[in-house]
Amino acid sequence: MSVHTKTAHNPLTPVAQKFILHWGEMGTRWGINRTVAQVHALLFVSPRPLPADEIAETLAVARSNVSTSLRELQGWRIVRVVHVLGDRRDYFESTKDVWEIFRIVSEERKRREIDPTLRVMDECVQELKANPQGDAYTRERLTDMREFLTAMSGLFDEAIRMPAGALKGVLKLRGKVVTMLGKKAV
Amino acid sequence: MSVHTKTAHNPLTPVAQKFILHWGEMGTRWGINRTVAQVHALLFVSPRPLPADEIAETLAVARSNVSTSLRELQGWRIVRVVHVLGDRRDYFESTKDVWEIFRIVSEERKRREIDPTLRVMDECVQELKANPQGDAYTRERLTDMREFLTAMSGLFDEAIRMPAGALKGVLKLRGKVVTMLGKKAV
DNA sequence: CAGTTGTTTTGGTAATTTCTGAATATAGAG
DNA sequence: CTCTATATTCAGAAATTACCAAAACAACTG
Repeated sequence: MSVHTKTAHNPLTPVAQKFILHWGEMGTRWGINRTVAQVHALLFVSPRPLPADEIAETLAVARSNVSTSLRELQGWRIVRVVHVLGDRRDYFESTKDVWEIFRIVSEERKRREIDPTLRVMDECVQELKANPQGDAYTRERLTDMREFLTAMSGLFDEAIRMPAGALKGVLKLRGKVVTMLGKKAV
Repeated sequence: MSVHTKTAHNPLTPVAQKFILHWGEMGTRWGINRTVAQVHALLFVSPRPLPADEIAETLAVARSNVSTSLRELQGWRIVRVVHVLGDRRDYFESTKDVWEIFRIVSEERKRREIDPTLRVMDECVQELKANPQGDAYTRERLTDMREFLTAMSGLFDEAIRMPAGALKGVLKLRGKVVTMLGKKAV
């Protein structure tokens, strides 16, 4: 056995590579940094936690870049640090339950993006109410938009509060359920 | 009246400006070009269709930039061309129903991003099935992910097929409904 | 047809974002 | 306390994306 092989060198299988690359591209389309998405993808398919330097080597990116990406992923609460006996390094593992990942990321994006937008919409509508200088039409549109965002926001809150198992159930039930709801709703 | 004022010079109200700027920022966070989002926001709150040059002037961006943005918005089917009698220019108007906008954009993003991802996931799982070279774990994770995306995809399809009115109803019903569904589903 | 008006394309520039390598900080081991 | 392994920060390089102005193109008008 080699003496100092801390970094275990698992060169990606072709399939893992395919997934990780695609996931990275997908990230960029949704406003998520490519490396961040790749690191997440790697941890997601990895059967064991990985240390940062192994991630850097596997993905062929700078160590510092991995550090930043891991920090971001921890901020989203879908990656966390674990430790291995006899190793001082931090190891990282991803949440493995896809429904849970979805739930958490949705919550986080709502908090970071939808909620502030809602606040701006509120301010806009308030200001238009205060001095209605002829732009009744704009006010109407912004009110609509605020109502919409409020509804979406509420829906998210509900979904977020559900345990992941229930969310999974709801989504798998769809088919009849959504149709039925649709009919009821009209 | 001035003789040659084709471009009517409606300098934005402070509120409209606030909304448009915020909408632009929001766009960038979701992988949408800032100008594209701004043009959309402007058309959304405008009580009448606007010609490209007026948009360019109002937003203080290059005419060509507006042209490109309008093209993209038309590709998303939330902006279309209309004509005004006695004016050769194209005028543009946005879909005004927020629920409809959401429905259409969701559909389009699903088609462009979720569906191709689903295809990749399928390929990955197939390839892993074909030669199971020890990465049973990865296969498990990717199968999970595929299942998840399939469920989401199906849900979207359902939602997309609903008339906007029904979608609106469903989302406003939430509260009790989602909770109830949650209980049923567990 | 020649002149106008409006749209699209193109090539280059500017701005932003991402990424790196070096420097710095932190913490355990001896 | 010093030495070493590890982690983070940061300034600038590299890459990407957005943007503009000008040119080419297209369509209408008189």
